[in-house]
Amino acid sequence: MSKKIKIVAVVGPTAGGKTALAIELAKRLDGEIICCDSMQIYKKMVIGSAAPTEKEKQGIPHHLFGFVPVEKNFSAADYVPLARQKIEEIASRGKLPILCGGTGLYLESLMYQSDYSPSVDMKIRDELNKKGEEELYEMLEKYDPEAAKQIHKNNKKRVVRALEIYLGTGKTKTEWDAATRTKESIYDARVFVLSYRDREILYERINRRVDIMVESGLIDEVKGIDFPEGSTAGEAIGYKELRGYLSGKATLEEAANDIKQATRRYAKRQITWFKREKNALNLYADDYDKLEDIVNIVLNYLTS
RNA sequence: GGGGGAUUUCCCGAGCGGCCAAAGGGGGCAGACUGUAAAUCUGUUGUCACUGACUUCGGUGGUCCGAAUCCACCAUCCCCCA
Repeated sequence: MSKKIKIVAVVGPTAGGKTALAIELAKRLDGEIICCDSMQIYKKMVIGSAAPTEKEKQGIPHHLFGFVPVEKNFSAADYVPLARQKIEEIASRGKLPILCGGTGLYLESLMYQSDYSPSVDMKIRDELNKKGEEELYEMLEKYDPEAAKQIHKNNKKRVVRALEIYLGTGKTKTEWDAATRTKESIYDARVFVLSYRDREILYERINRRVDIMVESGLIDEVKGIDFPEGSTAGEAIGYKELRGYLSGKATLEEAANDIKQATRRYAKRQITWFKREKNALNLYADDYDKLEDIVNIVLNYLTS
C-alpha cells in the first residue's frame, strides 16, 4: 500500500471566488491547478463557464481546462481517470495538485470511487428511455430493490442508470457500488469549500457576474459554438438561455434574468452538495476582508 | 358621456354558494445525488398554542344557516361605442 498523494481541492458554489483562491494557493504552495468543473473542461466555453483567462492564470499551469469538444459526451467517468493521471503526474514532479471547480460529483468520484462500472451499451439506455417511469421503476424494484429504495421513481435518469448497469453487466448498481466505492478518500485530500455566509451577497455576485459575462462578449462566444442537439455542453447555464435569445425566443434582458436565476439555483444545489463532505473546511468569504486573509487561513490549516 | 370585462395567497393563474387556506405553474426555502451532474429528482411554501383554531381572495356594506364565489355602492385597470 503506497502512501496517499496529497492534494488540495477548492470547491463551492459558483461565483464564490474559487478561481482566485486556487491560483493564489498555487503560487504559495508550488502547485498546479486541475479543473474540477463539468463545463470548464469544454473548448470555447470560457466566458460563460467562468474559466480562468490567461491573465488570471498568472503563469500557473492549468490542466484539463478547455480540452473537450462540445459535441463529445463527457462524464464523470471520463473525468476521473484523466484527473487521476494529472494528479500523479503533477505530484511526481514534486508539485502540489490543486483541484478547483464546482462540480461536486467529479470531486466525490475522484476521491471515493475506486472504479466505475463498465461502460454500458448506449442502445440499452435508449431502449430504457422509451419506457414509462412506472414500468422502469417496477423493473428496478425487481432487479435491484436496494437501489429502488434510494432512488425516487420520478427520477428517470437515475432509475435508467441503475437499470442499465444491471442489464448491461449482470450485476446490480448496489453490487457495483459496494465493490468500488471507498469509505476513505483515495487521496490525502484537504478540501476547502469556499462560500458566503450571507446568501444575498452570493446572489448579488452572481447577478453582477452574469452582466459582466454578457458585456465581455458571451453572446459572440455562444454564436461561435455549434452545440449538437442534446449535448451536455449545450445544457450549460448561460449558453442555453442565450441561444433562446439569438433565436428570438426571448429578449436579451429576459435571457439575462433567466441566466441569473438558473445560476442562483445552481449555486444553492452546490451548497447543498458540498455539505456532504464532512472533512472539508468551510470558508466563508464574508468573514474576511480580503483574499489574503483566506489564503492565510488555508496555509495555516495545511501546515497544522 | 354610454356599454362590457377585470381585481385571488410572493408572481402568473384556476375557482363562480358549502367538499377552499383556496388547483396548477413560476419563484423562494430545505433536501437527495457516484457514467448526462451548470443535469435530474424530492419535500415545503398564510399565521399559530398546528389531527384544531385564527386571519385571507381590491374596499365597504348587504343577502344567506354558510360567500373568493350572489347583490349594492366605491376604487383601480382594460376594451368597445361616442
